[in-house]
Amino acid sequence: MSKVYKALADPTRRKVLQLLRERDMNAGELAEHFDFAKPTLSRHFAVLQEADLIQGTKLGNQIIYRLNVSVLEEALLGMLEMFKISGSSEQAMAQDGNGRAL
Amino acid sequence: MSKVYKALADPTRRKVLQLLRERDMNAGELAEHFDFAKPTLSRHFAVLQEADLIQGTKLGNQIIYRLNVSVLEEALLGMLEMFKISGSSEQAMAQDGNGRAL
DNA sequence: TTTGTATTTAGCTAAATAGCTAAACATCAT
DNA sequence: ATGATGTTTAGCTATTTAGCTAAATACAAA
Repeated sequence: MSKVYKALADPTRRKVLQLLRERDMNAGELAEHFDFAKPTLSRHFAVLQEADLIQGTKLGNQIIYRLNVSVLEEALLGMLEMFKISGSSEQAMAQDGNGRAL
Repeated sequence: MSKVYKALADPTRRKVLQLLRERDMNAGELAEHFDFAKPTLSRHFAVLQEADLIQGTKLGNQIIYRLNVSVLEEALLGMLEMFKISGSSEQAMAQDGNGRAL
């Protein structure tokens, strides 16, 4: 699961996720949004796939990448949980005098 | 701001944040929770400080570390925003047929 | 002022990372 | 079969990172 955090630590990969949030795209389309060489981006896609954040499907000539929304969601909400920050729960967050959740 | 993501990518540093969520601690106390050499941890504290996630205050002999709750909160909620995942907003998330937020 | 305690800085090594180019692979079109 | 297109793999380099030990710094206590 730590792979997810590592994957999210890179700005290029975060941008890839943002792009895929809007619609599925193939590697080439994604690459158009960056100034890096194709193999560099290919590696980024692989990292995201290893973290299960995206999923690639071969379609003829190309590979369509799709965002794995649930995994991303769970990762981020899990992070909120980990630090006991409100976010996922409806009830107002109880706090002590130092701004810490109880 | 990307320093925050990098800082969060390391499991040791995440554990430090979790420990500090409960109470302020000095470097030595924190170090007791890990098997690494002191200088290694000192470096981790520095990374967290550079990301403004924690703040160290010299108190006589020692340095008391304190979690910067607001920065951590904003970082995580900002991440949810970035990917347009519910979390911070009250209204239920609208979704299309593919599980994507609209 | 000397000794002890807490922490960091300096300097090293090994491993991981992000970038590149060139080459390979797979599929489509001719 | 040949060539064109889309994508990855192989292999390289430079940078960053996490770990270590030893030494330096800062303060407290005696």
